[in-house]
Amino acid sequence: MRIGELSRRTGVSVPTIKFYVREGLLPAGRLTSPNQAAYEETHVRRLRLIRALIDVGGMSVAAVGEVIAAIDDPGRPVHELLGEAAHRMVPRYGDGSAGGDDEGEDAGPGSAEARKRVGTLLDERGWHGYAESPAGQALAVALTALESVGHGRFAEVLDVYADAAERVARVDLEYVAHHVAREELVESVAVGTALGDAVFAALRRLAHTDASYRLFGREGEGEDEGETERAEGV
Amino acid sequence: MRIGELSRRTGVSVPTIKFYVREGLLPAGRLTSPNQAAYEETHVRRLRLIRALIDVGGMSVAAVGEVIAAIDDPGRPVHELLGEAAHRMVPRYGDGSAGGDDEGEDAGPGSAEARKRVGTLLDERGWHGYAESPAGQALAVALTALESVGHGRFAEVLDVYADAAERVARVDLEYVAHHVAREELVESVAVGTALGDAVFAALRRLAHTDASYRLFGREGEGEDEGETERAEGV
DNA sequence: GCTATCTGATAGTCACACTATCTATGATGG
DNA sequence: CCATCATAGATAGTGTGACTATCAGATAGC
Repeated sequence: MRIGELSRRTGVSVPTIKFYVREGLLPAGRLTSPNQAAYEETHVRRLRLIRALIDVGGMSVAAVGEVIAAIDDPGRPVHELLGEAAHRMVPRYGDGSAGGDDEGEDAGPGSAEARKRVGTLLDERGWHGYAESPAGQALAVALTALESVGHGRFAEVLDVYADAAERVARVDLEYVAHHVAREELVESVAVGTALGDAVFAALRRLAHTDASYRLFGREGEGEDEGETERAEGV
Repeated sequence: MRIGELSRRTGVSVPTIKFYVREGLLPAGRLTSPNQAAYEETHVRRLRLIRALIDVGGMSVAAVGEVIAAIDDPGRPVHELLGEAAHRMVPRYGDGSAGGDDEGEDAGPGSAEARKRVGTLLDERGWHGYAESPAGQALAVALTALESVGHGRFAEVLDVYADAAERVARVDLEYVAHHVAREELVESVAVGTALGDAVFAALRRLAHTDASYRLFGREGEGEDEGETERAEGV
């Protein structure tokens, strides 16, 4: 197909497709003449992947580029590829120490306390991994941010989060193992990591709405209705 | 304290603090003379909240502004406030239908199938909420994206995600109910929603690393069959 | 032949999140 | 009470990211 059809099939504008080609996210079409190129189904698929990662996964074009490079890079052991994919997907975080006067000046991002908590968590759960990995650092940074806004005690419920994460990770991997061909593994992990976050975040909000209704729903009842309706679903 | 100290305490530059004041994220200092203003501990706290939401929660300045408006708005029923806070925090999503030729042109974002799945999920779980809420729509969009990249069967494992989300939401609310004064409720929900996502995402990646090691760790050890030759997505 | 579409390239736009600069003033220490 | 520094408030500028717009020339397909 030509670029116009590719654009129609995916909803991505022609200039944007060209932009992705320039950025290396999408392979160029096969030139059939100096100014005509043919695109295949693989381009449709790749383009959908790109849009999914950007729109739903909230990733930057550059981050998508790195993930795609990993996807296209052959001949690395599966487990390393998976690690790589997960690695690229760790979200943005600031300097984490939030500057200021009350942070120790030791190595690594996040407070010493948070980093220690991450270490013990990994130990206690027997998870194979390092506190210094990107994900571990991201966790330390998040915990540090919680401390800094006065919710250090949140760390107490961390185990529930870890349990939940473990369950989810288990089905993720089972899904991948059962439904996905080996060549598609990395792509699936990338998709699953990015979109899984979005899915879980949405579900968590839905569950919050429900839990908050059960816990606080009756309090405000009499005073102003009509509005509760709206806010609720939200 | 004056602005210089506020800056030092929080690690946020003076111009940036002024910028946040202009944007309405931070109340202005109390003027002690035409060109001097005094800032309090509340400003330190607020500034840390802002940075946490931006750096770790990945929120835009504008989104933080909306959350803060909700925090500062008094006299709404608790349960509505919680809904409101969660509302503002639903992450970005694109048009979701990814354009193209294979989407139904019915109402709402996401495919009809995905929206239906969200509806049945809410029903089955007896969650109080609507599929049309922002979170419900975000979920539908994410599921639609999964479909579009060929992972429609992912919806099969959605219940595990929902279970996990339910557990997490339960402790979230318990934490809030036990540790947080009523005036701080909304702030806590905002923080917990944004940072909780980050915490869970990081934990999920750590759990993935572990699970992937257990599942695939031994494979890549000595072999190289060149099977992974060419990644499929191209 | 005629018109729509295409490639490849350069340049431009727009939003966002800051930064920089400037003026007039006031604070502070010796 | 004077020199030096910090400040408020205002306006303008910067850098990045993600596209868009516009061109020139070259087909494609009727």
